[in-house]
Amino acid sequence: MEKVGIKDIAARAGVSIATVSHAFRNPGRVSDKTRARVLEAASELGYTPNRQAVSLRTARSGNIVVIIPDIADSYNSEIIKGIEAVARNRGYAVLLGDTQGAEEREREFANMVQSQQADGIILMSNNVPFDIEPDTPIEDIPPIVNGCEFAGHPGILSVSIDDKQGGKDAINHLLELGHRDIGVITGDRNSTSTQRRLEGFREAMHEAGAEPDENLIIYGTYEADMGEAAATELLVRKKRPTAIFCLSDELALGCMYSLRTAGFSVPDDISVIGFDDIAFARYFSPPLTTIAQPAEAIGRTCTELLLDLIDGKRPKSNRFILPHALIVRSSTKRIN
Amino acid sequence: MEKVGIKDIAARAGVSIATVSHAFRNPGRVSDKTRARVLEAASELGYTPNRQAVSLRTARSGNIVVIIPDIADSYNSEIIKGIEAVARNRGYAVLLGDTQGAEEREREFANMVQSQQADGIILMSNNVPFDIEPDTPIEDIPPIVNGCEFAGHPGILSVSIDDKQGGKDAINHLLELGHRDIGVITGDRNSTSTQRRLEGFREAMHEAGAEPDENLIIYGTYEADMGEAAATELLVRKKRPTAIFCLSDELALGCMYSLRTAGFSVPDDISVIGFDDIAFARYFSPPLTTIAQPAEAIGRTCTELLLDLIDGKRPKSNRFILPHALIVRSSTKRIN
DNA sequence: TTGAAAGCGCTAACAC
DNA sequence: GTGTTAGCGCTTTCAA
Repeated sequence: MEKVGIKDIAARAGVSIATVSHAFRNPGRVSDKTRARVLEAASELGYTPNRQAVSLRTARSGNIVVIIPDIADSYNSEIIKGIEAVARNRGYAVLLGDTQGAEEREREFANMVQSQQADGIILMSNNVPFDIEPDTPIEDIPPIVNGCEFAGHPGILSVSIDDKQGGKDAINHLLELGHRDIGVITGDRNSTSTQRRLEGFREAMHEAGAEPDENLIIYGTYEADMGEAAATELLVRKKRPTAIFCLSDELALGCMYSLRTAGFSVPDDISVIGFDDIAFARYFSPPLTTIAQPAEAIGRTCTELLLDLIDGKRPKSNRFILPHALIVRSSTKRIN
Repeated sequence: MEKVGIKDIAARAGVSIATVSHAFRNPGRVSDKTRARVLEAASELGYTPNRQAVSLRTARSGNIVVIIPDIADSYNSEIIKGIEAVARNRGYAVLLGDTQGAEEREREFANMVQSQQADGIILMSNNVPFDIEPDTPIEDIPPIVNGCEFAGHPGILSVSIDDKQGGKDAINHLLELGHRDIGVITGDRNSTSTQRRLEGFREAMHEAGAEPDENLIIYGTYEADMGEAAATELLVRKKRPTAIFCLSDELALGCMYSLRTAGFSVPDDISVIGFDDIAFARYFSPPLTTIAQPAEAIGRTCTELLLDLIDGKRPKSNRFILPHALIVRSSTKRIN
């Protein structure tokens, strides 16, 4: 396994290094015969181009970095799958940027594009990890696309579902089942997805002439243990909810666990509706009614957009909304 | 955001580029005054070293690639978290290699070290993604460590739990509860972890004077939908198992879903025990009895080992066994 | 303590 | 169609 370089194969094939390079990158500029000879020499010698050298020369790393709060989150990991698939497909590798919510790490990862370690960023979080003003011209922003959240700068592409409408759909489902006292367990209150879904909740309630009870909203994070804790809190409220809207399926999982532990039956005593439709949702007990997000498609779209951006192609629109859907399973029930 | 390089800051600080470089990498070789001046110039200009250039020059990419069958698998994603944490901590970035089980992609990703895109590999799969003979000397193998599985070459470091003992512990628990007719749902039959756990199953049965019923073993994959299908298969066997050993928690989730759907109660009618102890296991209904693997620690250990290997430090031993534990929750019960 | 200079392995004008 | 050559931005002898 000695390192064989372009010049070794040039020597072997009896051509110049420029010809070798062309044989690989500009097949047209080289005669078929020479090309064949070069390719043969390359395979005989077991040649693999040195990416660092190529990158340095072309000023393209061939990497993108995905900045994500927690890769172990079921919903996130499905998105990453989508990202990985199209990245590989288009010849890019993906660098993992698990931040565990730390802003400092977000910046660290974002810095990879400045250091040429990555050509662009997929950001699954709601704040811009570098310093820009709202009026910073787009050309001064590195290629970046925002998934599921909105980092605030209008020039940054984003792809997500219509979270507000998703929230409305969830609440309308509950409303139709006769529920009026609805509890909500949210994600991070700074998260734009949480804010939008909450807007949807309030709007749907108002439209139905029901007053949203702010006292029944528990602010937290999207994780299961938060759902567990929040459900307990909800249970001690004077006005006990007959249904709980969990802003993520993980939250719903923890929530249902708490409810069960406290002796309540879902959905007989309390209905629970989730958000995301992670792969496990259908296996929950009871199978979870939820708002499905097209996680993998979101990942794919983010990546297509980002790679286009890197290639200098800006889409006409900055906002991409993918369809969501209400999936009715067995965790919600008409009130008796 | 013009690209500012070493020479810009050299000019600004009134020194040579060599001095600038030294100021960063060999602080000792430069006077404090010059160093301060260089650092100041660098920060004024917003300098970030170009990683491609550094890598090319030093022949170190600062990346490792983790080759994993499916990043969306709960167990895997916890491992990755561990990997990510120590990699970042030691100044490395992690490249994601989700293979979806395709051997071709495994090789593609493994090739990243040959192209200098990565300095080493963490392999969470049971076959070596490049051509080596069993007697290929260690020096000819790129830095690689095997997590949870064994790729076969004796020179490759591996870290895992004692899967066989884990299997025995699970079965002994069931045996103690009085179960004799035990079904098993496995992962991929080529997976070494599955093979070992199965060995443990057989050995524990024999030791207890119970005959393992090969007819009650369903070979599959570690995923939830496999558990769903396999449980149904088990239910139609003439001799119906009173307990099912699922070789992963995802399998157990799908399995319990099937059982429930078919009208069985877990654990009253049938006991179920899993393997992994993923974060969700305690929220299952019923909470899952399982064999806990220290996923994050496995990830961390793999990475420490790999980075040491890259630094030229080979450990004395090639096999690292981390502790597992039986976690008894509510999905298993004494037979009546 | 500092600087000059030679590359790392490759690409891409440009000339032949 | 093929070869010469000048770097990409940095590190690192080696000399001053």
